[in-house]
Amino acid sequence: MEMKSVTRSLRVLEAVAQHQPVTVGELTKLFGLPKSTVQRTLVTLAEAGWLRASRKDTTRWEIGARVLAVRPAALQGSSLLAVAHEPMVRLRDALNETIHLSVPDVLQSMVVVDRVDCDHPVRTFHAIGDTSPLHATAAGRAVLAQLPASEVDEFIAHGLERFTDTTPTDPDELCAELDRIRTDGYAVNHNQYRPGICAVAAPVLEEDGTPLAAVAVSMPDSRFDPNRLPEWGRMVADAAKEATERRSA
Amino acid sequence: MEMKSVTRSLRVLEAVAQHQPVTVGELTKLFGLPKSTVQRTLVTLAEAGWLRASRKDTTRWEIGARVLAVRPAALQGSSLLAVAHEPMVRLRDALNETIHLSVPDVLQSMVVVDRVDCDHPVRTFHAIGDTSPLHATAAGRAVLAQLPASEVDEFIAHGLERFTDTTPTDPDELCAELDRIRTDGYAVNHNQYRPGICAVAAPVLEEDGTPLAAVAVSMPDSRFDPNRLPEWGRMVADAAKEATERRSA
DNA sequence: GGGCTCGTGCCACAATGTGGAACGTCGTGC
DNA sequence: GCACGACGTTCCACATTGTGGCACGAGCCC
Repeated sequence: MEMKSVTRSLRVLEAVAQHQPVTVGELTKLFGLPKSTVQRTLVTLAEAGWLRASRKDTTRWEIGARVLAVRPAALQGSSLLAVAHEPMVRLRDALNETIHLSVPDVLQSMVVVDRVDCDHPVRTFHAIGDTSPLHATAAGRAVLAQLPASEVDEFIAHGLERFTDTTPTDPDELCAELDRIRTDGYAVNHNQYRPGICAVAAPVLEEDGTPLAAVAVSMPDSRFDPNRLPEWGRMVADAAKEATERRSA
Repeated sequence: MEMKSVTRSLRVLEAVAQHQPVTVGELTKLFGLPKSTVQRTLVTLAEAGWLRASRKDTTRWEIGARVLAVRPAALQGSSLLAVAHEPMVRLRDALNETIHLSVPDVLQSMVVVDRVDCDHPVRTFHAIGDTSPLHATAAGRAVLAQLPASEVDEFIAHGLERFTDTTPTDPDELCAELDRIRTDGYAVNHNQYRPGICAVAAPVLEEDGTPLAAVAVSMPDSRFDPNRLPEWGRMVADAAKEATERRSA
């Protein structure tokens, strides 16, 4: 509730990132704020280098280069994106389903950081930057399963929100599933977050075993075949493992 | 000069990115600001998801995953970073020199977005996020050479700053060099920006021919061999071309 | 050419963020 | 074991800071 202008500026920054390139008017509608306020915010962010006027249309704003100075820190220095992309493309080619790479944020949510699309006319869609809860998705549970029990307990203590009627909201149920993930090497989400969406995921690990990210293949319910699950699980796990290995190379 | 708190918050964000994980005290020393102000800024940034308390030491702050949701337009769409990394690694392996990937920012500077290090005890160092002027570096001129003459003129009109005694500050001289780059396919920087640093670069292009980025190999003066220049130029150009092709695939 | 929309600049007002000072906690050394 | 110092955190009266209504100018469409 503090630093109103700062909070708002950051929201504007995120909005520009999603809609770029964007005009002052579009943002005023989006936020319901006075034009002059939005305008001042944009100019300030631009002066700081985080935003810039678009080259083609100077009344449109887009993200500036300054954010690039901050990105590597968020990715722990290593080029996670670069090393994970290749295995993700191969996985997409093999399965023809959309592949996502997500990183955990403060033990609360997963953030999508990279995506390789499939060419099905009907397919799942998560934008880069989208967040989802740890306990309700395959990627989230793939990460949770690699955390020490104390941190899992801490996360559970915050409560397990229900999203669909199959969301695991019981701590014991969740822990049992995490055990299964550790033995099988992959996590599964069957309509447990967004109805009609299924996913299979595996973790990318740091040298010390800390989960750094998760590779996930997600698809509409209609194309999810439980019989092929072990095979798909193995393939996703292989891709994640390859990313892990390329990272330390 | 406006939005003091916003400007300062962004500076703090950058400082955290550079020094993470960092404490309140370290930042107060760095900025010379009152503890309470820094503290409030950190909490605000954390509430917005841009910062988070370190998991290991909760009094230390680090960059949150949220920043990954904000990507510059240049990196939007197909992942430039991901497709360029592989060719860059091969180039590094072949030449054993540090490879950089940079993108142009608003026709003013190049920003380093990826790096593959070599293992020489003495080597060049540019951090991801670093900027350099377009006319004085190999990467910058590789990009300039692909721009329409009107935009080059516009850039030149802003003035060509001198950095060393070989920096091209004469417009005609620069344009002649751009011609050479177009015919040879690679740009060279021989102590024209930072004394003692040489580089060879080639552009990564968009479908319509707009320069999107540049791949550059940079090395200390002492390891720069003019005789091998055509060979190195061809290799760098090949790597850049491969990135261009993989991008559209 | 008049009316509309959109980006930009201005300025009086008060809501907002400021930073000094006090508090709590941990670790250290006497 | 106690006093001290270093550090992160909280509080609050003050005035500096950002706010947003308004007006201007440019481009566009009827």
